[in-house]
Amino acid sequence: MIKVVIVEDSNTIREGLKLLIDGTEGYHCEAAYSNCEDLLSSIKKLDVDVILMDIDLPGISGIEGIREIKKYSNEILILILTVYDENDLIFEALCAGASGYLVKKTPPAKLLEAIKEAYDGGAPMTSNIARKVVDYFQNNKPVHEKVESIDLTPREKEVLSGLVGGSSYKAIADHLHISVETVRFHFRNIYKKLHVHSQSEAVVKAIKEGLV
Amino acid sequence: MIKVVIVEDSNTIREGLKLLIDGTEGYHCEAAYSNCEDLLSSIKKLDVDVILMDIDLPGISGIEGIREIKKYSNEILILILTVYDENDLIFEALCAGASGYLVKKTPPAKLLEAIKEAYDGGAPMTSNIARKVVDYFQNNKPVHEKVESIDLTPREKEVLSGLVGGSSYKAIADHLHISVETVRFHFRNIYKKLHVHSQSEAVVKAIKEGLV
DNA sequence: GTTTGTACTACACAAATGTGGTGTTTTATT
DNA sequence: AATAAAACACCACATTTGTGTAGTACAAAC
Repeated sequence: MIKVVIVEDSNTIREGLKLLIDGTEGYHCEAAYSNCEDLLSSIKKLDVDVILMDIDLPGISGIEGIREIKKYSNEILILILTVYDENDLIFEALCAGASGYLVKKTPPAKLLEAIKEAYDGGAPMTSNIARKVVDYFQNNKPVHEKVESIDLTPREKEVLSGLVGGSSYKAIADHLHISVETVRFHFRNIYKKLHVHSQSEAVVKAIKEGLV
Repeated sequence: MIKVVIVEDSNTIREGLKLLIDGTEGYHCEAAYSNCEDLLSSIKKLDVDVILMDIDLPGISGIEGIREIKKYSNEILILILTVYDENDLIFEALCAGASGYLVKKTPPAKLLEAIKEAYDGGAPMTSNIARKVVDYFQNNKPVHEKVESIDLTPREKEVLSGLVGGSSYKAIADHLHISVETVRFHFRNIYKKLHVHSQSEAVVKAIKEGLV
């Protein structure tokens, strides 16, 4: 029997998770809180294996919450549950002591599986997040000064520059005398290379990495 | 009778413009070229009042073209016709000697009006572009070191930061515990204040101006 | 001389975005 | 208490974007 505690400010999601966990053989939800403070003030009374925790919380943030929990006990496992994969938080959370990082849209079955994985010593996370973690360590290799290079083709650099220059796909297409479809095609490939999924992310990355 | 010459690489648009001009009382299209080189090599034979010129041209750019034309004659008026308002080019073009700056989606009637305006000594441009020109001069005032301030409310800065952080509207809404609609509302206002019309532009501006 | 990499185009569909409305609730400031 | 500014929310509609799938053309590399 895996003893779970939930910290999540959305009533709907919190109750949903509780129902899911209590309704599943081998799992039990010991408690559910809408914020970290409540959890921390009663943590000594709890017998818990895994804490499912939201990152965006009113009051003490999930990150800070992790630190406090870990201060109290290193045995308790913490799984971060968040809506989207917000870059910086992933590492902060993992550094603070989280054992896994899941997105909220994770289907129920996968979620239960992840709890079990963590309980069994694993570090469940979505492939998307895993990728970021890998990237992170790759980018922090002490030996190589910089990974230097996201390998964009000349054409890809051109369209990306257009975007950073504030142009729409249509404007870029026009500027380069190619069709909008082709611009879309290039961005599809650029997004894959940069591991992003929106213009904003691409622009930020392009600027930060000096790709333009 | 206003004598017009067109330089535009899109056959469709070039022909369309020619038809419009020749089909209107008081206007005549003396010639139409698909690039600057052709225009320049035959400019001495032309009797022209106004040149409608695209900026994005194969070979010699529209900007360079303007300089060459002006070298030959200061009498000839040049109106830039471009698809979208590409920031930097506006100033280059105006500095090079353009008398006006129009977007291609300008309706026919307005376009003819603009040609007349230029002919009569005006500097027709869309309000959008006029705004940028004004901004430009404001930002280059020698006295004030920096205009310092696009006046965003605290909340607006928060949502903008989210965007620069790579979040989608939904993620931002979730993070701030507000609805997506509200995020959209804020961006509407932010866009107005920054004079932009897309995420990319907003991100670039936010970073460049240090708004985040 | 076939494979590979780059550039290009097209069709389709869901989702997100940009923009115009309207209207309510807070929070300051006078 | 009254007004203004900021924040919030919802509707609606046209575009744009993000992504999958599928195929053509050409030049360099094997």
